[in-house]
Amino acid sequence: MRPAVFPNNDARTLSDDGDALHFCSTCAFSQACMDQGMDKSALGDLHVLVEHYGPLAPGDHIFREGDRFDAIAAVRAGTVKTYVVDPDGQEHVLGFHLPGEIIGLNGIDGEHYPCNAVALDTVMLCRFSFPKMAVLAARMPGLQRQLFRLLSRDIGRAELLAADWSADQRMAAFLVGLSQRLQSRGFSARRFQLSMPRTDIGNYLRLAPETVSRVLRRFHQEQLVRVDGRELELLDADALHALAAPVLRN
Amino acid sequence: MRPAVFPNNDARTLSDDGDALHFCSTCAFSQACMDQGMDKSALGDLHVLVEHYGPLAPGDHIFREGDRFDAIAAVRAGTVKTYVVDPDGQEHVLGFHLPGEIIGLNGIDGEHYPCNAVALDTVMLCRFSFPKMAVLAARMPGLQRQLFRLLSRDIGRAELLAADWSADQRMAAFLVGLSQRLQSRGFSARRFQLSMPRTDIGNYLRLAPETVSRVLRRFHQEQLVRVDGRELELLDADALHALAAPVLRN
DNA sequence: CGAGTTATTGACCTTGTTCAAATCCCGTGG
DNA sequence: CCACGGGATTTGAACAAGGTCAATAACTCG
Repeated sequence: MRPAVFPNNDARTLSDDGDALHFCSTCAFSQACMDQGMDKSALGDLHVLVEHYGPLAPGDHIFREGDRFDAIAAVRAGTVKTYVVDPDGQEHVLGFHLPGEIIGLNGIDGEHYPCNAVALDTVMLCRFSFPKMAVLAARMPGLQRQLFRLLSRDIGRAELLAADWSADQRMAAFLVGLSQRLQSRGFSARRFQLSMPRTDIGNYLRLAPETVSRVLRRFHQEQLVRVDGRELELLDADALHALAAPVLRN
Repeated sequence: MRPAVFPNNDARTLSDDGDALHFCSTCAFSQACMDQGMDKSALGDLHVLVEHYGPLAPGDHIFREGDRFDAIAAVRAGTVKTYVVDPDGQEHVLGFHLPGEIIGLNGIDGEHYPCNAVALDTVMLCRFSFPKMAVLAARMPGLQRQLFRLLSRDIGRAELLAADWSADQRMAAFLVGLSQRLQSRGFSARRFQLSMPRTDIGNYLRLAPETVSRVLRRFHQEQLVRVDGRELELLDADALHALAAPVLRN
């Protein structure tokens, strides 16, 4: 088992070329802090505690369950999967994390990460030491607020997927959710690549991979989407939205 | 529809008898702050922003989905249910909140509460203005840390229940979880009352109420528990733990 | 007591799983 | 360039967990 990137500092990090701010323009924090009218010097404070990691190859772990928690990370590029393995050896996918999104928040409560995080494709990261960040947050109300909001948002997300929806509703919610999240980061909302295998989608949505296949096939037949392997196009966004609405609540 | 308690200040509040600290000894914050060696004066700061509410009667709402968010609350006595109602009129129970636990955290991200909160029995509350609390948290690292931890814990809880477990596993996890949470607040871990109807349990666990009945009957037959209506006794905590272990991860 | 809600029970049914097999996809090496 | 191999995906058929429906029983509270 190859070691995870975070706890061992033998990972390649990007050279500190003084261009951190540029590289990090996609980070949730920078973004949010700017939105809230934070000044340049404050942003500078934030960036001194950023470390850039990457590129990671598909299958590389960022952290593993039980690793000592001391940092969260923003995904800058690629897709990260978080998951746990239960005592029976069964894997449970907790989420997929796209550029601009934060991983590791569920580790704040406790000494150790409660799950694994692995790169699904080529991934670039910003690592934020959480203790340092907490100190900084005490001086920067905007940052504190942003952290609270990120945490709160994840609670809502998880609570909703926990409810009892049909396979169609969950699949539609998954596709629409991906589309919206990609769009908010500047990618196409209509066409995108699924960076994860069917097994992971099914595991995330609590469906057998076979069911994932069948639902996608049916969506295809009904002209809701065009699927070709991992290539996806949303053809009837309205219909998908209607299906997903109860799950996403919007 | 009767108004919720929080947004309208016509609710009965306990008289401010200078005994807030005593009343609030069960609050998560006081507890945690003391644990972290916070001094008395800091605790005083915390308590000036506490409002005591109650008693609320069963069925009284604390807040409703869409109400403007500006406070979280600690349950001091009784049980609070949080839930949403989807466009089809279907209710989804998000959680049950026991004494010492916090409600409203999922409202931090956004202007409004994303769910309803209702008293299941006679409930006493401490209300904390969140804006004021955030300001205070910036001055009190222990409080900020505690808030981060509470939020983080809720993410983990929600993520785990979202996974795909059998009816038996979920029911066992529900009972063991209740037992542990009650115990940590000084109640009996072995015998307790279910303060919610079967429909709510089922809705929370994604089971039909009939299934709740059947699983409980089977647990009874197998001598895992003794059930009599809402009266519950855990007979074989080890077996229940074994069933619940994958869900609760402990 | 009696209406109305909540809980239990049984019979049947639906959704999604499981298992097995065929097919596709894609990188490797000849 | 093309055959080969291994994983990923799809498909079909049988199966099972849990849901639905309907009826009954038990509480609750005025």
